Amino acid sequence: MSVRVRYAPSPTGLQHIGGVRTALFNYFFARSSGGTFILRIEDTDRERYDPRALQDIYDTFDWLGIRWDEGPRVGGPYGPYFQSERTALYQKHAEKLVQIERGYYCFCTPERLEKLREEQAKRKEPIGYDRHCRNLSLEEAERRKRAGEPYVVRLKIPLEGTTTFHDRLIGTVVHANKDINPDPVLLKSDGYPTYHLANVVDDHLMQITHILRAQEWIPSCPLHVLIYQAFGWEPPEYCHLPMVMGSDGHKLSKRHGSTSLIEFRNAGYVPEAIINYISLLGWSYDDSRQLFTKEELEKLFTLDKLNKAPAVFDYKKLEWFNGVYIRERDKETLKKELIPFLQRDGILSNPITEEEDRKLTACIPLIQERLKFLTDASQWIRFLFQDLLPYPVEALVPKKGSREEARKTLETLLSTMDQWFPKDPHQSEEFLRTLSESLNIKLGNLLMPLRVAITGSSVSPPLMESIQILGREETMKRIQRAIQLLSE
RNA sequence: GGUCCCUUCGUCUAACGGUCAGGACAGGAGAUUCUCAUUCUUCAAAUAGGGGUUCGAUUCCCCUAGGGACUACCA
Repeated sequence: MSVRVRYAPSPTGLQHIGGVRTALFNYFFARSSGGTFILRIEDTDRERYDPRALQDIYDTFDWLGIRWDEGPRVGGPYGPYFQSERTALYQKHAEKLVQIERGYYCFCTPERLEKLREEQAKRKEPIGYDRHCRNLSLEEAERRKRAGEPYVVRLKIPLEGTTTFHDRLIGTVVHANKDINPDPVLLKSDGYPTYHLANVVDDHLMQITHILRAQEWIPSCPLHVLIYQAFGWEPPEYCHLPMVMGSDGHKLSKRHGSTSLIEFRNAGYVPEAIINYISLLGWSYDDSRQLFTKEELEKLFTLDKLNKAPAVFDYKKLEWFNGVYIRERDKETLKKELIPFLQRDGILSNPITEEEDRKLTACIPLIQERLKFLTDASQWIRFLFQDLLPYPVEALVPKKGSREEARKTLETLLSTMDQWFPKDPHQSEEFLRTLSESLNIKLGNLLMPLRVAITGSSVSPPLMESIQILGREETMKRIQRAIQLLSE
């Protein structure tokens, strides 16, 4: 039987990096085993439903270049792929459970349940439903139902015995039935199913063969198995993925840094880096390989190499991957990716002018290997597109040097400009090297005042190349301004 | 509290029961370099603790400790 796996997000918030990893593992597993990857939208929580979250799911996977074989936008033989469009199906199955006495109607009000919880908390008892309606006769239940009393359908968890499931990673897990959440709700009073029911019904109907999901689902797994058993269905193979944690060992959350995919995207990460890094969180290929493209992972991914310990998310390593993939970019692609960020920072106009485009093209080779994030570009090249921000005069003065010396250096540079300016960067550099020798100062100390005068910073892209892009006139103006500053 | 899961350098991880416990990121030192970055060389850094099983445990078993998840008419 060929592999069928699904990613089943709930459109209640932005796609979390942990969820994205679950999706990726499902996707790679499907691809590497010649199977089918399905996207199913679990929108049964109408209170928390957010249409923007649905759009975010699409945007996230479009950006990552992940396509699903069945699901929204592409359809498929097991649709609809929105659970909100399948409610009749769940209701039918819930009824069935009641009929075969594996489920029951419950008329307990939220108020009663709330009070129950309070009392249990006061008495320090385990919190849980007291199975108040479990033994209601079917006749009475039907009568109250017909009378219009709101109800839910609950699962009858066996009072004794154990429930066992097998996990590809963890092994065999046994739970005592008495420890399972007492009679969880399957069908809510609004007619929508809870996760447990919808998930099981859909996974069965959609013929899902493997469930790869986060380990936080382990505790509710026996409950799911019980539902399969109640229907007389065979559960799929489970594989609970290790969780993604923050540096403090807790579930990765906002206080650790970016967590939603869109944040990473806005912060200048490239999709290749995210995919590569995330894939190595709880999975490895061999003893040394770090770099993988999406296409390679589609071939190489295997469940056997999964790790079961939770993984701490390391932003530093992700940053390294990001730099690696930015450096690997071809210039034209990188330029296109940079433009929106530069526009956002007000460095380029929108749309970009021809002049700006020409300049930017010249900039790319100068900054490419210096970028850790796409957002870094602005700080590197702002001085080529805009007037200098004010900088402290002291920055013009090399360590252990005086203002006077710095001023003289700049004046010399200005007066010899004809000899070094229009030449190609290497010739310019050669000239300046000779000049520095004749002035008996280090090349660095000759260039430092120039660098600050031109770029407004002691850290910049290569100077000679930058000056060429800046142009003769502006270069002169900036040197003159620096001399003036030093004279004041 | 209860149930379940997890445990190799700071972090991600590798190691048919036999390796000087390997790689990567981060960190230190150096080289290259007009600054920064890149690149290169190099150093430091781990099997949670205790018992077994075995000729031999990172690896198998048990206990302890620590960490985490779950305990909703949310997923």
